[in-house]
Amino acid sequence: MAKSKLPRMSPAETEILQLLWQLGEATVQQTCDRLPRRRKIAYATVQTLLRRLENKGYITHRTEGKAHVFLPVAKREDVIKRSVSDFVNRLFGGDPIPLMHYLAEHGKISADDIEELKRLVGK
Amino acid sequence: MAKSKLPRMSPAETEILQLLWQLGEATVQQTCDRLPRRRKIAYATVQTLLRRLENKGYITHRTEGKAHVFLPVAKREDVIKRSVSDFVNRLFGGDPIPLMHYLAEHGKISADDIEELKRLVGK
DNA sequence: CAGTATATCGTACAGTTGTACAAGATGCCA
DNA sequence: TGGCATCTTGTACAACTGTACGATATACTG
Repeated sequence: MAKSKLPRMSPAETEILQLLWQLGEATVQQTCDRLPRRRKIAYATVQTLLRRLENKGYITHRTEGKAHVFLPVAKREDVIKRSVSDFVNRLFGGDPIPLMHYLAEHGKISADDIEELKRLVGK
Repeated sequence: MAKSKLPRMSPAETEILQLLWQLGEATVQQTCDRLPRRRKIAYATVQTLLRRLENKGYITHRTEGKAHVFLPVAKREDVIKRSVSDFVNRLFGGDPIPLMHYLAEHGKISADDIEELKRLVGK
């Protein structure tokens, strides 16, 4: 089955989809509840974002009672691939090393984490 | 001197600013020339992007002959901090580890690179 | 100096994004 | 069954983005 090219996802939409991946599935309400406290955003807005994500083909929903339960349909791995690659291209001209460096220096990364990376690379 | 909060920068603008950092300074033409071959984008568009970057306070220019020579004024480190942190928040809920994993697995990272990271973290 | 190539400036414009209200539908409790 | 609490749907709308044309200004070249 072809990973048919999904239309671009906006930052706010990305944020919501990321929550959905974390929750597995969720209603509008549940999604709102999991938003970081900082992020003050109206119920109706989350709803719009979910609606758009569905139109774009990233998620779907089933109806349960009177509410919709949304769930991801796009593969996380695929979306991450596209997003990261796009991000690295724009901000680092395509070279991921500086990003790794930045993360290592400011990203609360432990030595153990690095060991784990070594294992991944070695493979 | 306060790093006064610059207005958000769009992806396309980010791309251009990244080029400017790479070149040090550049005219519209030179910027166009350094765009990846894939990225087909009109001279006038690059010009608009530079104009907007300047209005937003990320770059400035001096006039040389009849052309403008643009140069960054925002600190690369600061912009990267904001962008990366924003990106990680949206796509990974704030946890940078999965991003590192992804890069290690798909980012053409060598074992040597990892050693370098270890050094950075160890510090 | 006149023409040509090259720049900038002003402007445009459709599509996307972020944000959200109002109205109508629906399920549940007393 | 009537009403309250919830939901969804339709719609809105200003700001931002990506993209770019046309007019005008400016420097070099013969």
